[in-house]
Amino acid sequence: MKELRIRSKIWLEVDGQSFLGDGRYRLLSAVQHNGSINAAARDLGMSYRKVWAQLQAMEKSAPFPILERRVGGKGGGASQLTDEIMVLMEQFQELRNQVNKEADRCFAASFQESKN
Amino acid sequence: MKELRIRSKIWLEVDGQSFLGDGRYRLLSAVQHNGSINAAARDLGMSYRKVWAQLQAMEKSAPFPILERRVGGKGGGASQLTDEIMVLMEQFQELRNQVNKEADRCFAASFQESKN
DNA sequence: AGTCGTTGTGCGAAATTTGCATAGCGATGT
DNA sequence: ACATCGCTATGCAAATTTCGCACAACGACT
Repeated sequence: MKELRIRSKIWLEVDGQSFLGDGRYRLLSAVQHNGSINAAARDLGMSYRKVWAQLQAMEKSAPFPILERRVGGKGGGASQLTDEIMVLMEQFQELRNQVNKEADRCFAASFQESKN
Repeated sequence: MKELRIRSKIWLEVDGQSFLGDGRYRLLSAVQHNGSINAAARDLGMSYRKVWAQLQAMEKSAPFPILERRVGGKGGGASQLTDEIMVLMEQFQELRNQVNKEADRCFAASFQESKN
């Protein structure tokens, strides 16, 4: 058996449909870091269209606002995350790390219990 | 905050590419239970083409044979799982349950730490 | 030899994804 | 007062991917 590894992921659902997972986490981080959806898209090497669509889908099922957008004005506009989503992102990141760690631990127990 | 739930999944990778996850697990189970790829596809409500393609992709990256196929003959043919993959599926299922349980536990700790 | 239901596959249709192109916006500077 | 600038938002056609129908090959059993 060569190079067998475990991977894990978690995501949060609202009313049974995906709300916050790894991909959206990256998107939101990029928006937070770059100050606008447009800059985030460039930073991620994705089209604005695509990033916008994903954020749109996210907000549609969100139980609270995700982004504060400003159209026009200085710099043409801007977007930033709401406090609520930033808090949730923090919790999400911690959960992900914990679950990931547990996955690695269980995998090691199952597959390397007999050390050579 | 309404109806926020955690979901988790795990999968096994060989040389960095997905090898066994939830979807393929279901496919393999259906093959095992139905005795042929064709019957499995019907059972799952999927087209034979699609099931076949996924199993094909799986075997391409597999470190050992997955299916024993028989073309022609009694009943037109048949397929069954190898012992190796059945052992791995067993381990996979256990891992999935353990990780899932841990995810639920961590989630509860993070989001319901203050019981009302 | 004929039958039967399976594995395996070519290929066009259908669905989805993608990004270009463009409209509308408004705080700021002139 | 109004021109500017870069951002948000979106229509739409092209590109890509997914999908499944249709059919060939196969071989144990009758």
